[in-house]
Parts: sequence; structure tokens; C-alpha cells
Amino acid sequence: MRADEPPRTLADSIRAAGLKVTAPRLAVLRVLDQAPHSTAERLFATVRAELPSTSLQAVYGVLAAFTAAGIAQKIEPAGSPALFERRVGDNHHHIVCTRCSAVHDVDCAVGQAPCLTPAHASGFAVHTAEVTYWGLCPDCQAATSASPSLLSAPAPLSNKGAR
Amino acid sequence: MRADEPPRTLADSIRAAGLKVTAPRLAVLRVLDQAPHSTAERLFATVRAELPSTSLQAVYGVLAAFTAAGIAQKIEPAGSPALFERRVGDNHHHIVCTRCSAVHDVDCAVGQAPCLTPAHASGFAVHTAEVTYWGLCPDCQAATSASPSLLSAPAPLSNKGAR
DNA sequence: CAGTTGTTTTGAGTCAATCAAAACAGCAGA
DNA sequence: TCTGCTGTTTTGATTGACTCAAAACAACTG
Repeated sequence: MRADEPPRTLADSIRAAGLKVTAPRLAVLRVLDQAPHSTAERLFATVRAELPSTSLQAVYGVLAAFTAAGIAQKIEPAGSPALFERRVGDNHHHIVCTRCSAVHDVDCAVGQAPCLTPAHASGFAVHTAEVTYWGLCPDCQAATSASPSLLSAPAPLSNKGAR
Repeated sequence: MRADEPPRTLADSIRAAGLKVTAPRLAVLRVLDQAPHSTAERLFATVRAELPSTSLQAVYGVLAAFTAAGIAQKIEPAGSPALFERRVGDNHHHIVCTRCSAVHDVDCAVGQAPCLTPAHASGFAVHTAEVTYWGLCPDCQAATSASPSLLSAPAPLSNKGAR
């Protein structure tokens, strides 16, 4: 279980979060590392390939535990199912392709906490600012400028790994 | 049809958008005006009170037509069903209460299009930046500071009108 | 190595939203 | 004013994403 790949550190970060180390958790964490911004369904499919007994509910359970423990994070871009990523704690943002739904990370634009202070917060005590950029990814820019008419958009909602 | 209230303009804006003026559409638009950031379900409940024959699907249909025509807009804060508002075209943002889910509008923080240029857009052609602030609304600040233990949070996901 | 507690499996159910066909109603033209 | 075309709404079914709950199971503690 350690001859081939990266592990050990994965187990450690799970343990460090106060969680029991289990096969499904290791698998989900590894896949999350390789393919950030994955849906639960996608993680399930990948995990299941190497650990066939895993259930979808287990994946949801693992993800819930990870996010509660702070070693993973959930993002929910409009129009798509929830995505998960390991990168957590640094307030970074996301850019989503409106054509193929690819998601990339974006570091804070200004300083460290941009936009954290809205002009008028209506008396709210703001503690987080979440920015989502929408646009066309390089691939889709090429695709649309090449043949603007043939809008053969690649399956919008399926989450394409953030290449 | 103009003696009592605001109307006339509602029908006009529907017509101006190239849509047929119908009772469900007028009703939805009026309610949307009175209670911005409403869910389809909530609009349905309110509309149905004055127009009992209206179906939920009709409301979804009306909202789809409105958003496609650009006279209404859909926002989808994480963890809550889609919300709709008439305010459209000015890129404003939203602040959501993490306790009661109340939503308020927030004008652009910096200039007119804040954060529109991320530090590194990974080659994306950005065309929109959407900011969601999360925090505690005044009511919930009062409630939690008064009795931090008695976390009697008022039904989180039901969308509380933005007072 | 046995117990306890936390995980996962299995199975059912919920909520929000979408799809499709048939009934219906605006609105433009006769 | 009436007729029809076309776009809307109703009715009813279905999907997708996620949650709940009970029972089987497996990590870690002692």
C-alpha cells in the first residue's frame, strides 16, 4: 500500500485532522489532489475504479467529514453541482468557463482580501468574500473564434478537470 | 388599471422585453418588485394567493422567460435554491447572512467593476465577476450576541425577505 | 486482541428543477 | 370584431444532487 504512489502524507493529513484513516478517505483525498474541482459523482467514479466497494454515500460522507475538519473545501458555482478541492485556508477564488464549465483557481486580485469590505454592507458583519469570475477558457476561446457558428460546446455541466 | 397602484409600467416592461403580457407574468413581476431575492417557490406561494390557478411550473416558465429577456436575474448562493431579482444590468453584488440566509444587495466596492481583473486569469477571457459576501445580518448579530448559546437560528434556508 | 466509537454500506426519501404533451390565451391581421 | 398563429400555461412525470437512517463493519485505544 505504499510501494507505488504518494501516500503516507495523505494519511497524515487525515489523522492530523482528527479523523480515522480509512481506505475510502485515502482514495478520495488522493483523487482530490490529482483532480481538484471535482464533483462528488466524479470522485466516486474515480475512487470506485480502484476501490470497487465504495459507495456514493461514502464519498459524500468523506467529503462532509473533510470539509468539517477543514482539510477540503466545497464550492458551488451557479448551475453546477458542488465541487471540492484540497486547497483551503488561503482565500483564493475561482474562474469558471461559461462554455465547458472548466474551473481554475485564481489568487486574490488585490492584496490578500480583495473586496472584503463592500461599500455598504447594510449593517452586516462580513466575514468572507467569495469571488467567482466567469469567462471563456483558452480552449473555448479557440473553439468559438475558429467556428463561432458550430457551437459544439463540450458537455457544459460535466466537470472537466482543470487542466 | 392605474388608479390604485404602480402597474402599467409592469406590463410595459414585459412588452418591451418582447414577451406577451399575461396574468402570471404580471403577478410574478410585481411580487419580484416587492420581495427581491425570492425563490421560485416563494414567488409561487405569493402569486398563487392572488391568482390561484397559477402553477409552479408557470412560475419557473415566467422566470426563465424573464431572465432570458433580461428583465430579471437569477442568483444562486451556495446552499440555497435560486433567487430572483428585477435589479439587473448594473453589476451589483450580494451579501448573505450565514445564519438566516437573508440577502441584501451590495453596490460595487471599488469603482464600477471591482475585482474584474484577477491577478492571473489562466488565459481565461473574463467577462463577469460575481462577488458574494457572507456574514451576519444585523438581526442575527443581535440574536447571537444576546444569547450565544441559544442558537435558535430562524429557518436558514427559507428565504427571508431582504427587509 | 477485544471494545468502543466512528465509518461505510444499503436502501429509501427529499428538494429543486426540468421535460413533454395537451389545453389555452395573447395579439396581429383579416 | 373575429380568426388563427404562436407563444404560454397546465398537468403530470422524471431527473439530478443530495440527505437521512439503520445496520454492518473496521480503526484505533487500552
